[in-house]
Amino acid sequence: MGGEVLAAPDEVGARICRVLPDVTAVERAFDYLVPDALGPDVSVGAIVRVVLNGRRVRGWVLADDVDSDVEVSKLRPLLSVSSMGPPAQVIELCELVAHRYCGPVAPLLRSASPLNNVPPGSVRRVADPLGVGLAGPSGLASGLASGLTGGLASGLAGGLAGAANDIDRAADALMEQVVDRDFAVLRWPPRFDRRRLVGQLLARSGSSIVLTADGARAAAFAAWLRSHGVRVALLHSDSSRAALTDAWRIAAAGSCVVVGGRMATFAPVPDLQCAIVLDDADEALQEERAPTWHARDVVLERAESCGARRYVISPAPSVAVAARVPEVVALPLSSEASGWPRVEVIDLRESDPTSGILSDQLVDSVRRAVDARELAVLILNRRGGVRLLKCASCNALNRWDAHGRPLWEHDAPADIEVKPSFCGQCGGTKLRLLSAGITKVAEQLSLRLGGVATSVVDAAIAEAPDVPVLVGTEALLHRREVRHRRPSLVAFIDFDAELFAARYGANEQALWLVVRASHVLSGRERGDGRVLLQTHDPRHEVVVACRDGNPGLLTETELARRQLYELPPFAAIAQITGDAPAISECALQLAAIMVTEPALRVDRSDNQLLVHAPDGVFLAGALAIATAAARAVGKIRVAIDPPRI
DNA sequence: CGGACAAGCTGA
DNA sequence: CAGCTTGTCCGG
Repeated sequence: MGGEVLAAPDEVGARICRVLPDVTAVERAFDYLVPDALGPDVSVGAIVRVVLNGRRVRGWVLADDVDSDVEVSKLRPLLSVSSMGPPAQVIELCELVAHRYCGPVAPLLRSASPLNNVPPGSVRRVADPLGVGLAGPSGLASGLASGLTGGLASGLAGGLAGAANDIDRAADALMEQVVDRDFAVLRWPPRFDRRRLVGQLLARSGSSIVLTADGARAAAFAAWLRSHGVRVALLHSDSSRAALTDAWRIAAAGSCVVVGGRMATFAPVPDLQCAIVLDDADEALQEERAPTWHARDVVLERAESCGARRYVISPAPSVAVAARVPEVVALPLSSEASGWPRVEVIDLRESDPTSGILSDQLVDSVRRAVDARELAVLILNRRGGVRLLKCASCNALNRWDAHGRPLWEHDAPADIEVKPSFCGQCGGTKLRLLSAGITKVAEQLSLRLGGVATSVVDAAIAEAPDVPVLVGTEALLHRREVRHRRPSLVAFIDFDAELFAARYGANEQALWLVVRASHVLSGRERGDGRVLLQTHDPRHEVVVACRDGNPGLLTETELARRQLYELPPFAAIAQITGDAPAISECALQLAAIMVTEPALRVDRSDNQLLVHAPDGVFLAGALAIATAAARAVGKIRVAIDPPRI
């Protein structure tokens, strides 16, 4: 502040930068002197070492050439520049996201930074090899074919040049509808190869980010692009540190395609021209820890702010994203339907009440799959209060309720919170958690199939055994072994549990389960694999949408419902949990804000606040004030738009 | 987070 | 009152 005029001669020109230490609970930036020797390496985003309160810590340069409130004589110099970090635009993005989701910046900066140090100046901007690869102004297909030169020529050009079949032609038709738009949402059925569609929408010069929560599919898509000579940075948390660091360097050099999960959002590409979000309804795109940012929203915002094109491609785009466009671009209905798996609906109201949770029809289908030596996968999500603990030594099942009360000790006090730690039968201390539902299903099924090997797979089991029938939660659909074996049948035992789950996104997530199932099914044609839904409500719109391969049915009604009940995306919701004093303080602060801002609504239930606001920006503003005061009193955690409320 | 320092408790 | 634990504050 006026430093140029008042500063003593020796202070003139002292370069000061602002550093956020990578230390949990220090959510403040501090000013440091930039020594001349480090000058060339210091820029916004650089990862530096500094002395903080006597300790040497890592930190990010958040701002350079700042005027400090602190006397220059009290400032300490940077010790060193240890690595390149996120570029300035990404730093800015991280700060915006931290504010919007009301959480610390450091976790975001961490996922935006290379895992191993990348020496400053060691990444050279790439001129434009990918740009050549995917180049060609607007006449895409021809541009792709003719624009390719050098080592890239054979690859993507040959693969993408001419439409070889119906699916290719469908992809091209869809692509042509959106190629001139800077933002479009496309519905593309789950059993149609979408690589061509995605490939054609990638930027023809500069970099693209392709976001997908599914690690296996991300790796496969990356491999496909590489095989066509495209520079690819695979930024997925499944990869090793070294691989992630390499990918980071490739991204930082620009002119590439970044493929990955949440962390791809903050890829250090300096020349973003296109962002494509695949399967945006996948819950894994939202971070569970604070700040609970949603990668789809953040990457779209990033792309928009730098003028890059934005596409969302999914078999069933979320209503959150559908609400943002005038129309969701899709194939003609019959064509779209042919890209969905065969979905058989079993009406449980008509099934024999004595046959329990497994209808005769389902058992028959499983038997047929087993007879044909194909894998059948049965999905039952564990929900509800009672769980089972299976003793590792005697196999006895120990029950306990939602309060952790062992059910074999009926006189135990009701408020006991400790899980039973030993077996009620043999006293063994190794207890494995099982879902009551899954175990029962496996037992019943094995019995009714006349002893066919049926295996329960849960998180405790490292690798699913090679048996004809697997029973487990939806996590089974993500397992490598299961995908590798390509089941011909995926059955949802209790689809009603998904349809009527206590969360506002239940419809969307139930539909998404069927999409996931179709991703693991064998074959490529509609008739090849089958999905079975057992339900008491066969007319439910989600069931109908799945059966008819017409997810568009759901979008309009779901949008109307969300609007009516003021749910996201028509409102922003924050769930605030924490200790009692902090929650009370937060409630007080919010009440004060509500006096002038009646659009804010707060519901309190014991140690939780639910804050409703018309939009995310508004909510963030209110929360910034309220949580600052609350954090002075105690600990709180804020979740923005939590899936369960 | 982790060090510094202050206030509170204990034992001889 | 030394010697220890526990709590609060703060960092450039």
